[in-house]
Amino acid sequence: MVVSRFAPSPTGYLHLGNARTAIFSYLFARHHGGKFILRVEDTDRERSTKEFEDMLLEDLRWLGLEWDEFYRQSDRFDLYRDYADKLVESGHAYPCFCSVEELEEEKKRAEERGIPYRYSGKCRVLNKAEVKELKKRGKGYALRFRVPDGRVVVFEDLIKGHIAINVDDFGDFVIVRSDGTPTYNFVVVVDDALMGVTHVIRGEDHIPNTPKQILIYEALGFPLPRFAHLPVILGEDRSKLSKRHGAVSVRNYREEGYVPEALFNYLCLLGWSLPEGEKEVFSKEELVSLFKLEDVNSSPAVFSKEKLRWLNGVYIREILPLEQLVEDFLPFLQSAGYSADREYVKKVLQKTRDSFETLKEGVERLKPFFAEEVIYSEEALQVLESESSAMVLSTFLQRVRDGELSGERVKTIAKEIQKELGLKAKDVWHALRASLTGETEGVGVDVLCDVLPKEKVLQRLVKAIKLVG
RNA sequence: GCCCCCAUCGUCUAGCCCGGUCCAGGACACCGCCCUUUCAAGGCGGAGAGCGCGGGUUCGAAUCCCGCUGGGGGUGCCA
Repeated sequence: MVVSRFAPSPTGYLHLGNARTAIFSYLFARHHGGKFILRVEDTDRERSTKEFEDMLLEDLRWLGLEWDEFYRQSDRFDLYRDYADKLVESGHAYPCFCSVEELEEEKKRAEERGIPYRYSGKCRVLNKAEVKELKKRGKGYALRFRVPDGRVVVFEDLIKGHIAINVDDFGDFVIVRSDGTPTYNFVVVVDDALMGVTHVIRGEDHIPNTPKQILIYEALGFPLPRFAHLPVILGEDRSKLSKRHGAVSVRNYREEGYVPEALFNYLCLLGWSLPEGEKEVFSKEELVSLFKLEDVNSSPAVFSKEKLRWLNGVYIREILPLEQLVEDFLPFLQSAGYSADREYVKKVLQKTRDSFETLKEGVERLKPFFAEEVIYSEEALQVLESESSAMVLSTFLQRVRDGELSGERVKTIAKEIQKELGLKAKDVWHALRASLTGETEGVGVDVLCDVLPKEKVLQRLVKAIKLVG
């Protein structure tokens, strides 16, 4: 069975790049009817927090990712200790008594001489007696993995292809810190092996780590998984997408009014496409059945907020079921300070969903449907003060007073007024819009009248007439 | 510095493995027109890459080979 995983560290909000990695890993597992594991990598006790972990899970759920198993590395420290002991016993790892200061000194010297730094291996040659003595003196120590000399580790990456790295490029690396906590390169192997992960799908920034991990797999006698390294996501300036590019977390986009289905879909478009390359709008179900690692591009992609925005618009106007759109929209309406019952919102959105691209923008545009009072803009006031406006409004008010109010009827009346007063259609509509919305642009007046309660329409007309009369 | 990865319209990409059907297809953004009560949305059309550069191989290369350049990533007792 195929088993893949997503292994984030809870040190911040879910980053778009990580979200995409999670999505690809998820799609891969689902496509093969396999298992998808979520594993929180919090071995760095300094930087990991429970708050970030909670938000991470929430964002992942919001995106629509469900996992079959959940693990937290800080719950598994005892387990890692056992495997670390094994490595020491088999001679694959050894205690290193060098202090952080000493190592920094080593590093600085290497830099000064312009030679690439790698750990000197000072403690590598300590004999048993020396180790015992140092331990007895209570000297703290880390555990380092003994990297064999001159070995070239080769693996076939599912996305990048053939990769060969000479392990001489790095020195013996730490697998257990002097405070007893294990490090990433070590636990990732123990966990992936024990959890039966068959496909390690992650960002390409992990390529340099892969040979280290392969060495550990071998030392522990674990079978190797397949590796698939995804290209990174870039910002407009073609450097790795980061905070300085603006909004880069899933949370940011959620708060700006993007719907999860659109973000999910868009993230997939960054580095993946069908061989035909034409279709771009996919449901999650389609993605599950169509996604193949072999169709993942090996070159990095620049994140385009513009295109995400467009796709979000597609979901809002034509893909999401109306009920769900209402559900998604309600919180935005509320936090903007408006209250309206669900049925009303549903009626509004049914007629206006094709006119905005984010939920936040929708609230802004749909204000006339929800606001208690109309606030006139500078431009709207000008329109109201134009010579025909007062006449248009009072005539309209008279005609509309009795009977049902509907978009159709408003259109008919507008046409009558236009003829009778010898005006252009524009003049009539502009006056109506200014009085009913307080703006010179935005939602259609007929659409507004179709849904807005009649007494509010009348009320707004009266207010405008008073103002100009 | 050293190691690794990448390179098709401004951007996301198709095509590359199996060379000709590609004077390179689609999408976003852009421009124009149409629709129209405004702004959007929508419809139609347009401009935009000769495939990073230089060598090969071949009757023929975006597609195969080599070199270069450029960009990105890594180089932690972070993940």
